[in-house]
Amino acid sequence: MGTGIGCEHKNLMNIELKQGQELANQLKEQLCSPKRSKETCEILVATILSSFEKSLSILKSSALKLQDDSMLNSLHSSPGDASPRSEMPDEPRKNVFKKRKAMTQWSEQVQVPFGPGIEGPVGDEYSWRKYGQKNILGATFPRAYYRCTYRNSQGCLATKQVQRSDESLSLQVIYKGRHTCKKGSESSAGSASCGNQEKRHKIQKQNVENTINFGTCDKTEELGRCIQVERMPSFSFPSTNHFCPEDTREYSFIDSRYLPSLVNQETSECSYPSLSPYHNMNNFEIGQNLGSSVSSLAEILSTPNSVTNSPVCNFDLLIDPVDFDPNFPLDILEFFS
DNA sequence: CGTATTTGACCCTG
DNA sequence: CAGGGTCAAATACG
Repeated sequence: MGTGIGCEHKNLMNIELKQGQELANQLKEQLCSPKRSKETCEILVATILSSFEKSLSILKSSALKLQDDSMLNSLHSSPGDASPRSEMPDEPRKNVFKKRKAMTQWSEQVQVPFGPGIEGPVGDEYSWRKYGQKNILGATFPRAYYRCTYRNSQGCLATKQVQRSDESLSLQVIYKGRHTCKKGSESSAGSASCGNQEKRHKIQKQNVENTINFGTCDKTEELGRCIQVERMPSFSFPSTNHFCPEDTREYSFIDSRYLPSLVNQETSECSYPSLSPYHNMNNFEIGQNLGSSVSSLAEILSTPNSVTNSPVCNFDLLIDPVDFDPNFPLDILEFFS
């Protein structure tokens, strides 16, 4: 199973690093150019940082994959039985927690667009309902808990956690469990609450507002950080199913970031730009538009919402939703060879 | 009025 | 016992 992983990560690393290198060269040219623009430089810097950040994430996830490969195998061979206790159907809550433990088995790291006006991961066509929020130790921002809107009507057990990163203005989304609900246009069967598009749009809209409030600037102290920023074009990996055969997958969507906005906001409240042209695109479409080559600077600058990052790629990363460890073992650098 | 969100309490895990 | 995940009553919203 793991033989192709290294290759995929290696390719990803190469792409990211080459992109970073090329962008750095472009930045250098900009700096030497008499008609350089500060905005261009800022965008380049942000994009370069993005490449490095993704590279580091790939590195880490690769290492974790290697570390936990044996554990994964054991999980695959003996599904269930995650919680030896609470087998008795005493109380409903016990079953809930049994599921909780069983679900934290898989993760996938994906770049997601996040920012003003974006409802968490773009292309997340599912409807989510917030069921909790917790302050996490050591985290500036609370973590929000969502479950599938159709949990009751269709028994879909998919959940996700959304948390903003303290430093990089990034958004981390962890998906747990796989959707078993019928979504989108095919949702007519058996769903009591998702019959028409209009209603689902309402739900999505509310999810948008909720995510924004949670993630950015519902508190005044955050206003200064969230205004005058603009969503960084990003990409995401399609959440294909072929590498996660179980229902207990956990996806970790890590990192998207903002760029300094080119638009000044006069007001003290978050005034978000309109949804991007690819608001209606799913992740895969975004990725497909990328191609495998590095985006040119001209394209980046001419299309603020264009995707500037890596080509789409499926990789079954096993990564915990934790910050990158600076002491991460670098023997994995053999990937670069 | 139905549905979604908020939020404090509860429960499980390490 | 602390921290994290979930529940469920209260509240908000359309």
